[in-house]
Amino acid sequence: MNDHHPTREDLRLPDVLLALGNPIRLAAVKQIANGECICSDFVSGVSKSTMTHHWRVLREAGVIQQRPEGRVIYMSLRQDDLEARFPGLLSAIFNADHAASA
Amino acid sequence: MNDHHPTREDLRLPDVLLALGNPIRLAAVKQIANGECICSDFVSGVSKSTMTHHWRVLREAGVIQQRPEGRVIYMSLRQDDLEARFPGLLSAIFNADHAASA
DNA sequence: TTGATAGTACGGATAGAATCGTACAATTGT
DNA sequence: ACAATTGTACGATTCTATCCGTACTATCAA
Repeated sequence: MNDHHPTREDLRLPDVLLALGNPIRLAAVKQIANGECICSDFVSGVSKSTMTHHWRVLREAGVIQQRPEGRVIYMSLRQDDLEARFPGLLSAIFNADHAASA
Repeated sequence: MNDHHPTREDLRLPDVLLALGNPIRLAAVKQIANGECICSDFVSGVSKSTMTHHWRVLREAGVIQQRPEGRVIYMSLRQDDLEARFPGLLSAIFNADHAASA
């Protein structure tokens, strides 16, 4: 596994927004925000290899952290780093009104 | 001019994040947030026709409003609509720490 | 009416994103 | 040792984004 994670100082707002600007990745991040999980916990409708791609985008943008353990990879939100660099961003995204967002 | 603007209810978070997840568009939106302006107020380094493309992406995501007047187009942020649907999102984005974001 | 200005529309080039299937690697259980 | 599980890596395909130049429209000013 390619395990490059950017440092907190290297987080870039456009990269983070771009990473979250995809419905599959946004849903994945919301699920991770509800508690650490492994890849296969997330049901997306796309193939395993496609999800590997999305996990990489999220990791390289600094949104999630991947921690391999045995044969699974635990994923968690980099909440502290994101909050430090972009205060209020995550909560705004998670609190967004979805009544009309189909 | 194609002047389609989505209604408030039709705003979609992934579309908004995707629109803002581009350095040129993010910079443009920041400038518009400092006060209504016209296309040519924004200096980006890309051509006029490329900026037309970026304005369209922002308009269709519901981030900005375009109001033609004479031969110019005034652009403003759809702050109320965005705040209603995604409370705190814009301020989080505008308050982001840029100390280390090159 | 002629020319300058502000911007769009369109076609095309290039680059990047999303997706899949197959093949592979590492770990775990039998 | 073998098979099952969990995920990555790679190559191919398709779709979308970014970007440009050129041509065009509409407005305004002389």
